[in-house]
Amino acid sequence: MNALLHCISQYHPISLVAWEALSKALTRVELSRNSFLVQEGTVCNHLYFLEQGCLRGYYNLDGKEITYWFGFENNFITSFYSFISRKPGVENIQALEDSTLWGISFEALNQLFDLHSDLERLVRIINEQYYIRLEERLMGLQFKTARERYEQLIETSPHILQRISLGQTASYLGISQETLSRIRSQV
Amino acid sequence: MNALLHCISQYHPISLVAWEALSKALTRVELSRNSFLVQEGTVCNHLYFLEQGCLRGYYNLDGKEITYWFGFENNFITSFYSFISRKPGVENIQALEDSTLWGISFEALNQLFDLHSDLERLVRIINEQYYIRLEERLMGLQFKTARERYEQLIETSPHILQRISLGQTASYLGISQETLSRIRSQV
DNA sequence: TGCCTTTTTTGACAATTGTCAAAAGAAAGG
DNA sequence: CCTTTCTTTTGACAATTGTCAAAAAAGGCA
Repeated sequence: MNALLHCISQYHPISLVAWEALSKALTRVELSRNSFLVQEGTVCNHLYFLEQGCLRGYYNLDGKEITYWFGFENNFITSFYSFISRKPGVENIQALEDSTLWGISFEALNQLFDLHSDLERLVRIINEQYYIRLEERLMGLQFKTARERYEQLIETSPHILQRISLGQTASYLGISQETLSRIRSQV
Repeated sequence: MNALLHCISQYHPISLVAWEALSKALTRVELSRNSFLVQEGTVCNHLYFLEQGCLRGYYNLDGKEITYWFGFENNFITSFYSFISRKPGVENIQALEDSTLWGISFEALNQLFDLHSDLERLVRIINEQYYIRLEERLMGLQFKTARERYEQLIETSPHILQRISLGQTASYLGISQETLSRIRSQV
């Protein structure tokens, strides 16, 4: 759990009591490669911190799996739509490598918010940072060609290229696998 | 300010004292058509609530203006990246109609957070809802054709089609104006 | 009304990208 | 080591979309 504490403190330091209460509410989750953390059609009741490993979020569209994010070490993971709205989501979250996570339930988290306002502040701040990231992602998709998206990925997220298969990277970029393969061979 | 109070209460009701403190911190802003609320290269120091009117956020890419969101009545508006990170942003926010907003400064808002934790909770919840919206937007861009994007816009945001010009709508969808014009004539 | 400006439409063409199918290559497991 | 499975590459072709240029339509204003 040290990784989590360290990660938290980079966003917003919390009091010792808040940390103790939080760590008591956490459950360790081990996930083996290819198994699922969340499946579509269910309500995702937990927020996770990914300590070790790598995950992807995807949904099905016309029979195709569209990967729309990857999670790596020190990322917070959940099916945000489902976790926040308390409704079944369309999203699947799958481990791409054997992974270790820490999870907290929606109820436990909200109880902690009532007791420790610094924890709620922490989460607000993390939310804001994740919002900004998503916005940048959107800007990178909206009006760029396949090649520009790939070059941008090299700059901003080279770790994806190292750890993720070509097909899933292509899906993440919103282009076909064949096109990405061709672009890669031409650079 | 009734519109703001009503809007807030749909996300998370706040105490009367919190509302009184908040309303004291608000400044009314009138913006005439085509004028700017935020310009690129500056730090956006305020969060706004749009009471009346219509705005767009855009950035410049290779000499083109890329519109990436529209704001309408009862939306919260700011240059999120800049407001949150306290750094100059690339974003311009421009009024598309004469508009009325209520603004609060970053400092004032954070002081209120310290005094009224229910206000911070409100903002956390609003952030979460805006995050979900953005995620849906991303999913709609990532792997859809121009026609699918347009049809999706008809379903989810028909008000955009009524109030926004074709060229700006096309930009928002990430397609050229000519293509959107052709799609529209073929449906 | 008439003029000017802005927005939208249309045409022709080129460039980009997707799709389908098959081959080549790499990884996993007995 | 060989077999099986999964991933990546390549080719051919079609469909989609962008770009440039010009015309048409709509809107604003004196």
